[in-house]
Amino acid sequence: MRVTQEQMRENRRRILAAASRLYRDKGYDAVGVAEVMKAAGLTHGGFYGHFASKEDLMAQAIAQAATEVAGRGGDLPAFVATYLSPAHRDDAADGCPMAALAADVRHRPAAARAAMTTGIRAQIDRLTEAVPDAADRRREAIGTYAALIGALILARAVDDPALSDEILDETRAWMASDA
Amino acid sequence: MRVTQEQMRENRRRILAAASRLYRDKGYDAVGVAEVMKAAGLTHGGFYGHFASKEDLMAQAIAQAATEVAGRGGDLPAFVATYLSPAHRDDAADGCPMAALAADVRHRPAAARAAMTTGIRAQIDRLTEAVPDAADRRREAIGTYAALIGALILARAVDDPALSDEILDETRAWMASDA
DNA sequence: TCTCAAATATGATCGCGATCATATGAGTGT
DNA sequence: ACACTCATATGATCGCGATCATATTTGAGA
Repeated sequence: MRVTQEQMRENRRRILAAASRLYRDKGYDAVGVAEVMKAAGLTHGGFYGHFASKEDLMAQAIAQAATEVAGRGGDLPAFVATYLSPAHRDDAADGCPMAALAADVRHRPAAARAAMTTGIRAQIDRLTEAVPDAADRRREAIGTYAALIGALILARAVDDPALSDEILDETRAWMASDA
Repeated sequence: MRVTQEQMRENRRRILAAASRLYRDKGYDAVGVAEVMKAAGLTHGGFYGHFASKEDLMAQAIAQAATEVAGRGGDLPAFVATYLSPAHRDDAADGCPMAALAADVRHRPAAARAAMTTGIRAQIDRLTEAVPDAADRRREAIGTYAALIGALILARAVDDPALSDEILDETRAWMASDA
């Protein structure tokens, strides 16, 4: 059953969006091609009409996710508060793709790492602009970004809710105190 | 071919050590039971005499790795410098198990998460003792730990060596400047 | 309208890896 | 020494998932 060219582009978008969400939620290895296609409302067969391989899909999914999230970050304190919120911790599927996938991309082929690098660089640049300070803005941005991602990953790894909350709250307070 | 009880305990240790290294280096999913056993100098068959499942192995490997690394952290500035060094970034197999596996453990069963939680808690406690400041020592420790892990993960994810070095260096400088 | 090619669906294939079954042979207690 | 148990080795099994082959239907261009 052939579909409109626009429908096909829409399908491709759906696949990417579904993959991006599923990868962030469950991890790259835990998500199969069939599951992604099903989540996109299609069957597994047509996958290779859109992507060369599963790894190709991941690279493009990262690239897209990095672009999507790119909009955030205007007001720095608000961004930090949102980033380190329990809501963000508990909803990885719609959350920061770097926090969810940066550690994993180390084991993926070059294309995925390149997409991740682009996203990280863009986020650092965006944070740099959001930092009020004039001197050492970029340094502040990089340190802040590292602390954000580290805290979110730790808060998600821990199985004790109290400790998890503490990591989020204390990291936020720590960043606010100095600077 | 039966072996000495001590030999068996030694084999078990070898398996755990090999698994810990391999998981940190290549990721949990990328490492099979056979590969672990081979790295330990054994064949795949005897695996289930030592562990109930691959997941059981991971949980115990994390627990052991967390204990091993527990010794580090006496002098805080030195620890930070070592942690954020290119050498640590480039040798994940012998590096911090949290930086390598914390993001992954989110997708693993309860036992693995529990072991990770214990390790994280221990590390936070250790850092708390290493912080000179009297007030807000724990806060400082948590924020520092988050920044360390986040920076290492970012530095490992990026495929541009210059950016990777910059992340390590600037995060270190950032942490030194305030505090 | 009439082809024709393209997009998707259905249904193999194929290898890999976790787990299990059986064999082997050497520690262990008597 | 002897029987016996246990740790390991060898060799299935079994399911899952990436990838590919074929069929089907319908947009798109003439």
